[in-house]
Amino acid sequence: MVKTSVITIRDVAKESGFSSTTVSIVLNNAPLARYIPPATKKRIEKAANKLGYRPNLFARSLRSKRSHTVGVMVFDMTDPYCTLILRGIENSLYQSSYLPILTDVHNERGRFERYLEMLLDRRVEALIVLANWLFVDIDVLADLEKSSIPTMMIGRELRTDTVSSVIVDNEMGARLAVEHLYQLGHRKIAFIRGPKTLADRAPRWQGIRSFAKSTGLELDPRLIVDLPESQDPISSFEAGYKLTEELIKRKRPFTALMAFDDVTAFGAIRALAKAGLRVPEHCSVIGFDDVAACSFYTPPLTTIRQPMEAMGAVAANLVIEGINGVLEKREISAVHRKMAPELAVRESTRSLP
Amino acid sequence: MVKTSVITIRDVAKESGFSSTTVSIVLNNAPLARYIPPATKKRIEKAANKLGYRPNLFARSLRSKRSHTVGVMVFDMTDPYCTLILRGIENSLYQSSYLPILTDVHNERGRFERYLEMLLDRRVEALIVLANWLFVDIDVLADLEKSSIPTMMIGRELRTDTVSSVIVDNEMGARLAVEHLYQLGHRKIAFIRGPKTLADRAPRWQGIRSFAKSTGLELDPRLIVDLPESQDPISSFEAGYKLTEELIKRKRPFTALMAFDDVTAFGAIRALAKAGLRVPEHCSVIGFDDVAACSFYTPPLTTIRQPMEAMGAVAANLVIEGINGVLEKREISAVHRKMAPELAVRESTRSLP
DNA sequence: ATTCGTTTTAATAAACGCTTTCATTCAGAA
DNA sequence: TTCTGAATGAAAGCGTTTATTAAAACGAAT
Repeated sequence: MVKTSVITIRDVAKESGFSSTTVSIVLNNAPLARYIPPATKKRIEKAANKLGYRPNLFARSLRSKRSHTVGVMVFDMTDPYCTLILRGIENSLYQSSYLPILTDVHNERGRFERYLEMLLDRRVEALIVLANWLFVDIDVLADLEKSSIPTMMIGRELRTDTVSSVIVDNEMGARLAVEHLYQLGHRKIAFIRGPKTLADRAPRWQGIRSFAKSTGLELDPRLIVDLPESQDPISSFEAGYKLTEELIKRKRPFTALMAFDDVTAFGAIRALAKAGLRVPEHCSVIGFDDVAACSFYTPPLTTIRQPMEAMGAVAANLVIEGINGVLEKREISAVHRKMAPELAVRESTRSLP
Repeated sequence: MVKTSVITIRDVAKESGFSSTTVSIVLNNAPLARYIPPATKKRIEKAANKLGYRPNLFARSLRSKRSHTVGVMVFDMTDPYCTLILRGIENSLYQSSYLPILTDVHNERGRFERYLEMLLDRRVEALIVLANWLFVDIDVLADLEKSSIPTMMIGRELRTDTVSSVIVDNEMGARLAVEHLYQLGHRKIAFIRGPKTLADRAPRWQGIRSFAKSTGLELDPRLIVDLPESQDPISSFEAGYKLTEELIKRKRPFTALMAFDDVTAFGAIRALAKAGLRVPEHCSVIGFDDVAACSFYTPPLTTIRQPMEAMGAVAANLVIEGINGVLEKREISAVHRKMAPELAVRESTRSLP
């Protein structure tokens, strides 16, 4: 009479002739396992294999208070900026046998709160928040700080010692971009800056200004425009298009344009094309981020590459380290990592004749 | 003396003056709750709120054998085709308070198996597999069939009665595409078909052939090329580029080109541009899928839109229905849904002069 | 040979926090 | 007096992990 139901540790105990205590110790390779003679281990393992034993994770978690799960919150999944970061996170978690629970906040505060609650209820052992295109909302941070598990924010610079962060070095990135244009001989450069509410805007502009100051490059206010606030990142395409049209209308000639991000740059290119201006023949364009579409755009977009996959990986690894720290009762403080971007030269920029 | 540790159901019981049985019944609104007078309910709820009681889901799951979790497996997360589908899935799950565990198989068999095991160990209540760009691997299906939970495959036509499926009507989509080109007056149309190993290829080609037959459109074999097999979807850009170069080299004139998917179309446009051919002035190009980049491409790409978000939503809803079916011990058989694509006309196609 | 401390080896039993079966009480109806 | 239904509680698990305990085994010391 074969017991048809699911195999428990007791079945393995019975089959192997040991108690469930011993089985547990052996199968988990717990500290006490060093007292268990190899012969016993063999027998237990064989029994477990024979029966196809799979521990019930609910029971395990209930007892051990661990979920082996990490909560991942994305503010807008449709942002092309997300995918590679998610891949980086996923890959690192996989190495350590953690599983991600993915939530998409849709940029809605209510959703954020509900999801945060759900994740904490499930005892995720850490939290990774992908704060792309996040309209400033200081409460979010406050909510996160309450949660007493290792928490990581990607894409938002923080000063707290409770929540860690990984960001790209925006200032450096922006400097690389202008520098590239400058070295190609461009002096009349138009800028589409980010929306005022977006945290990335300030450091990027700072990078541009400091470069301009150090080289004497003139920043003509009539060639500077700002993206409007908006909920979703895709809309920056439209905005880039409109703003570029406006720049053209102003009749202040420019030979290069630096956009706040790639999608904005795509909008700009469209507007330029509409106005009969070819890229890069009549105007060079540079973006920021290096989303996947850049390399297959026509022309391929020169841009500043954020090391997105690496950022995701670093975030996940730091958070795992945090988990281990908590387990070993080490006092862990937040880490703030700023990662270097790099210039990806493609065909949307060229030197002045 | 405040008990500082975590609040359990017993604490609520004590606080409210009832037993944990009653508390459980009330808080879960179990069937027996109809015998509990409103006054009692009030008191229990008040106590729970006061203490900030959050049920321990491990314990709950252990007892009730439910995880309120759905496993989502993506074969390649970096495929731009994924994002909207994921959003659709996420949104439907959210409505029903399920949480997705996302795994990215990286198109590797080993990873697939490992992840499947991990998900089943966690007792996900259903499985959604996003089989985008999946090189044919019949075993995958076999593995899935073993898993006795509602399982859904998106993007792969199936005939089994154990695994459900949601796909776009590829034949119809392809027909819409040629029809569009045909109506614009194109007769010399080049085709880049999908790789032989990809399931979508056959029905799409079938759609083209049946349209051709019904209208007398000639399909010139010298204008037909095939994408090579490849592991990752992004590489079809390169392939589209190369194949289009080759088509041009053959000197068989064509006025329109239909690509297997959008990314291939982007490659084709690049090749045409390189050869001095403007799109759509010299050659119309149409894609398939309608990934996000289409609308901000220059020119915006005319394509066949897969209702991706809807497909994700349908998949999730069907799977939830499956879960409910299992709970109610109804006999549930697999569902196969074929969804209608639609033509998205943009600027990469135009009528012959 | 006996005692005594250690070290191995293993089992008993107590949680973990919940759901749920079963039992019980108390009114009022039959 | 028995029965029915409303209202609640006691206690049994769910399948693990983990003290705690216990029995051997082994030397060394008495």
